[in-house]
Amino acid sequence: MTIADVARKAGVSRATVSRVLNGQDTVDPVLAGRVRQVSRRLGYHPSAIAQGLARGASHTVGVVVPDLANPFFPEVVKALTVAAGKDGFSVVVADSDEDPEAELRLIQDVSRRVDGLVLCSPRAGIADLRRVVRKGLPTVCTNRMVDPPLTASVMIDSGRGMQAVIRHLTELGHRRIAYLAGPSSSSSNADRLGALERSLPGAVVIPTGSKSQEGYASAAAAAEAGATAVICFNDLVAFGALARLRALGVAVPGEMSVVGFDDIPAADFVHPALTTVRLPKAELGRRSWEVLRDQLGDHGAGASVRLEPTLVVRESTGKAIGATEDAVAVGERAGG
Amino acid sequence: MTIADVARKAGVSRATVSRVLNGQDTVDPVLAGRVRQVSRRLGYHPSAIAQGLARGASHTVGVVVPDLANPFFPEVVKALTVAAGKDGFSVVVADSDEDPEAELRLIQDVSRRVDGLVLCSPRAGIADLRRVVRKGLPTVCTNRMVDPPLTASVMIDSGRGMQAVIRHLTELGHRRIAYLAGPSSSSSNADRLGALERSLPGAVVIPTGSKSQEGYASAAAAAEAGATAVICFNDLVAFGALARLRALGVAVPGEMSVVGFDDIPAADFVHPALTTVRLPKAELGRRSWEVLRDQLGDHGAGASVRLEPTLVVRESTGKAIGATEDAVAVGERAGG
DNA sequence: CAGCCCCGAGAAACCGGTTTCTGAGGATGC
DNA sequence: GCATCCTCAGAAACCGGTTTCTCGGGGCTG
Repeated sequence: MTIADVARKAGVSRATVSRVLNGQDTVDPVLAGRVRQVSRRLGYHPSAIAQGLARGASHTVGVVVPDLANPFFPEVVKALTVAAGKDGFSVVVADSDEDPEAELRLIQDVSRRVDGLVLCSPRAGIADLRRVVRKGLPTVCTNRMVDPPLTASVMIDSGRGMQAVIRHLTELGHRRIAYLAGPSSSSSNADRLGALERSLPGAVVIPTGSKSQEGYASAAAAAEAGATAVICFNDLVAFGALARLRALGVAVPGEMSVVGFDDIPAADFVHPALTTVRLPKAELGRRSWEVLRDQLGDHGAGASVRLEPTLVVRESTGKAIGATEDAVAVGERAGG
Repeated sequence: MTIADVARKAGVSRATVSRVLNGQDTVDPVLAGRVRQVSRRLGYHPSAIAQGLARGASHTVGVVVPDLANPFFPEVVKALTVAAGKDGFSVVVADSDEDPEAELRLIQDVSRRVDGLVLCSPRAGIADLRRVVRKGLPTVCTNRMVDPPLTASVMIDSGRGMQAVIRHLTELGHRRIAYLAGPSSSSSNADRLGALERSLPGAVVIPTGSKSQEGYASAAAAAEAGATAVICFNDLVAFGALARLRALGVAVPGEMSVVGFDDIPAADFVHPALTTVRLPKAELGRRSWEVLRDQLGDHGAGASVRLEPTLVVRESTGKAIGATEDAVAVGERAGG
């Protein structure tokens, strides 16, 4: 079922069929009607592949994520596909499973078949990324700075989020705070770690990861270190920590406060409901598309967008155990 | 940067470049070496679009899901992309946002650019699907029966899952059970409803939906109806129900048992940990790919695969309030 | 040494569209 | 009435690859 079949049955040339179906008005209405009728009767749909080749644009963009099973990313991807879909673009999704090597391979592979690329929180090193990102292929990178104009970027200011968390915990009188750190390949993790070490040089850093299981494994170490509050790389890790603390008989927030990052939907339903830093996931996806689309059009360098997170206080944080009213009051003054 | 550039610089024909890069051994090693070197130096990567057109296969498959924000689907999609990726296929993802109309449009659109299609729990009516699914395009449909050979299918036997839940609750002495029903467009919901009505004609059915918010809204009605156990369409709905019950001061599982479907990762971390029916999500994705790939090869009709769910008992279910030991004993005998 | 076969590489056709180029025919102007 | 312009549709080139076809040359056989 090709354009040639339609042309033959309608008794016109392929060029005419193409013109009619692309809405050009330079065709005799009689012929146009015949073409439309024949093409409908035959159930003809032009091949996007062939159109892509002829037009030099596939109307497809790629997005590479570290882990679709982490609820953060599907929300970003969803917003992105919906926004792109409205502009007539399809999205191919690739999951690197947190593996930097695989990520590089996927980027190269996907690059061959798309008009543009979104790298979501890439795990590969900057040097590798620079080597692999095709010069001339519009690209936006989220949550990791690669020098413009190689890629545009849409960032969430993780450091600010961490500062808000620290202020919140300090106001509650916490003095000994642990951080269950994310993957070392994560740039967001580096940002959070940087902000933590600047604001709170004495914090206990425990290498953990990005999954609940890893949070479960690390939570005990946080308790043993004498921390009264534990900040988790993300909500998934926080869930694991909550489960472990419950298993250990440590009351949250009575004996230990717990904070996450992301604000995935389930954060509001665990018990105690999780205090967390809400990252604007849908906006991240939407803005990424907008920035990419702008590059697609004018082939300019693309903007750098910065999004703000917000602290959502729920039930998993409370006054530090043993904190005096004085200390809390001081904390509150300092925070205000 | 096209194959012609490489050919010119290497002093050979385009055909030879193509042969070398596709690993044909009929080329003089000297020429082959030169071609490889030039193509590497120029950073040449063949256009997948052009290859797709020439070979008549894009090595891309589409997957349409109702809602990527529901953790069930990303897990399926992830397993599918990984499995497909191993066979050199890319996956384009489309999210219909639970809207049957949008779903139909997406199917048509995606169909134009892929070699095969996976419809995940489609929400559109059978008649519409039949109209829109391109005859001859390899297609597999999950969790909804469309007559073969129009599409192959990979199903999870939701009815069996529901039976297991009912047996479990009955053994615990529950006699008055409510079901927070999912979207009426969901075939899984219909299966569960059917099994429920066959096994337990007196059950209270409360139209709800697929999201936590909707579970939150409906849970009160379940309590008011005097149910001692509530079965939720999925875990998200169950989370909402748990939150509402807590807000109402109804103890779970003391006064009310709650069961979900899916076993999303967070189900193990809410409190009380959710008893739920585990659906093999990753296997669903993997098997979907395998069935699709088989069709891609031999253009046969494609198999029908049926997967089994398993009941995972955690903390959100317990003995019915007011259940006598006798009743429980009877239930246990009946269930055994 | 003639005839045959096989090997390997370039020429050309092809995939299914879009777009430029070309030319026939009608309308207009003088 | 003839030259000119304009409109519209078909022919052909093109997108960037792959694959078939073709043909020259070397090695083998008789």
